[in-house]
Amino acid sequence: MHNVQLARAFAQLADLLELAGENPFKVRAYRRAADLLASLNEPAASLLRDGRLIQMPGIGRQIAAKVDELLATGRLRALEAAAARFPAGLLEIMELPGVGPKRARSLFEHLGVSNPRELDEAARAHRVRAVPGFGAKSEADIVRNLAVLEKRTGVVLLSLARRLAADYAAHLAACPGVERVMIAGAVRRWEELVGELNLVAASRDPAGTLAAARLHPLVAEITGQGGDFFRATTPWGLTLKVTVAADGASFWWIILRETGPRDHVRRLEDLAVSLGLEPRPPGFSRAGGPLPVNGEEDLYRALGLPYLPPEVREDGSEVDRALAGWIPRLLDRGQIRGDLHVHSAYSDGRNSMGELAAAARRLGYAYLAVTDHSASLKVARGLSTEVLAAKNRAIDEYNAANPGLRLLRGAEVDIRPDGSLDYPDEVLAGLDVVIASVHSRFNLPRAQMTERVVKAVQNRYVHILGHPTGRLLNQREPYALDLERVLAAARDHDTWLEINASPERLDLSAEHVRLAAGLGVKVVIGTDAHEMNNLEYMEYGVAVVRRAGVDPATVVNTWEGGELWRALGKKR
DNA sequence: GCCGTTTTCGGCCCGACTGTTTTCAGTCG
Repeated sequence: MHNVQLARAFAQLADLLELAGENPFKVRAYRRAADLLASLNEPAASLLRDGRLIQMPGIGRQIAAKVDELLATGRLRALEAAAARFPAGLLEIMELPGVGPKRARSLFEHLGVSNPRELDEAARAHRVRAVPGFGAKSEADIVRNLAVLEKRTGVVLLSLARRLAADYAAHLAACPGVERVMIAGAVRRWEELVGELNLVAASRDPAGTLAAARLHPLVAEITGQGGDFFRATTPWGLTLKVTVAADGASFWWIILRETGPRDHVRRLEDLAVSLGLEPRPPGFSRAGGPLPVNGEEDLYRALGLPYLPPEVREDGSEVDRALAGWIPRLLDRGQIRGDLHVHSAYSDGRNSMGELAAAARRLGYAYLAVTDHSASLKVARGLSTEVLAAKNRAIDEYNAANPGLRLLRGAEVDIRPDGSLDYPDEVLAGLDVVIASVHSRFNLPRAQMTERVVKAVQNRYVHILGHPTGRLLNQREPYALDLERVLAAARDHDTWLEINASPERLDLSAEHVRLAAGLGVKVVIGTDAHEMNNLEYMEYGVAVVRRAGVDPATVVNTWEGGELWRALGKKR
């Protein structure tokens, strides 16, 4: 059993116990364990075996024993017992905004609704407003939010999809006859949300491979199949498609097709026909026979195109741009010189600054901005000005003693509803990097929210606008905001916009990055890491920039130290 | 359920917002 599955079991256990009214701290302990398991970068099984798992923060004897039970038996009795008390559909109802464990349970007990569909019926029949604590407003909210919930079923965050795909790829690679495996589809294109895992194998024994490939916990129910593929539902809501290439030469053709998206492939096929080529496996053929194919590059070359990496494949218009001379020069992970948005244990991060710095060194970074929350964000243990001053001194001491990597004195400062910042100017002036972010009052009217954010962008002490639209993928819509006005203000005041690389945000999006770059606004990738493993989110931010197709020089953290210090200092 | 130089029990993230109420419970960040 893989870490994501372990994490899911604990998260479900936490949800169910919450529903049962269990001690909230116990619930949180399980939730923390789920988060930890999901963030491990080695198998929990090996950590458990050599005793390191139980040493991790938040893992005690009980949780370690439950991990052991899951790994040994594939089951968790505590979870089964909790699941027997409440229908699974109640957990989906709890995902509705404004509906938590208490209200979900109340709906179940008063109306007998046990899943979103039944709740929808009850709400439309105005039976919800009769339940104590509910009224006409919440009834209407439920109907509206159920529609949103419906829309997002079957789609998961890219980060989860990548883990599931990697786990499944390992299984597929071990199936009989398999010579190589590649992940295609939306995961390969780094789409923010993924509805289908798409894997391709080259095999000497296609039938044997397809038969064995089904024997995996990810395969719930087969919903379609043909001679060289099957499609299945998974326990995670998204679908799985596995295609097998019977001969090695066709592998790249199938990879291209399965990577998609459909419109891009169609445009390539149309182009081939217009060039007198016939698009068919293993690639493109002319009268004399097929053109040689030893990789995807050859397929593009046959059409007179530069290689178009998966991230830029869209609706086909990129093919025309390439025909007109565009050659994608995309940001590369190796160009990133540092991370400008990280939380330490001073606020709500898990690791000390020393641990974060060591992790940044391992990534080869030249700088790392430690940007803990400001005072008013109590939930995240925001720093008082006194603690911030002490932290700044600790950073100076670190830098004096440790050449090579420079820690930057930073803060992620709350933008108050009136657009003012949560630290006084003299405190902001003492920082190397100031990120300004909205963390409260998300529901301001559009004009007011725009005013608020523009004011922050215009503030002479602000370098970066953090997670500019505030969206949480699959969870929360962006706040009402006139982004074009914000971008114009950013351009006028030389304020940078963040690409928050946390997989649940990816904010700015690729489209917005393109818009920003077009206006001459610089962007910064920040991982918003709350623990050192999350520094790896940088690759998600890089993918956003690649999908936007903008010049790497637009991205501030490709700059070398000296250039960055100068730019940061100019703001004072 | 976890944790510990305020340590083996009793804390654990806390305040604002919302819609429902007539004074507050539940949810959320």
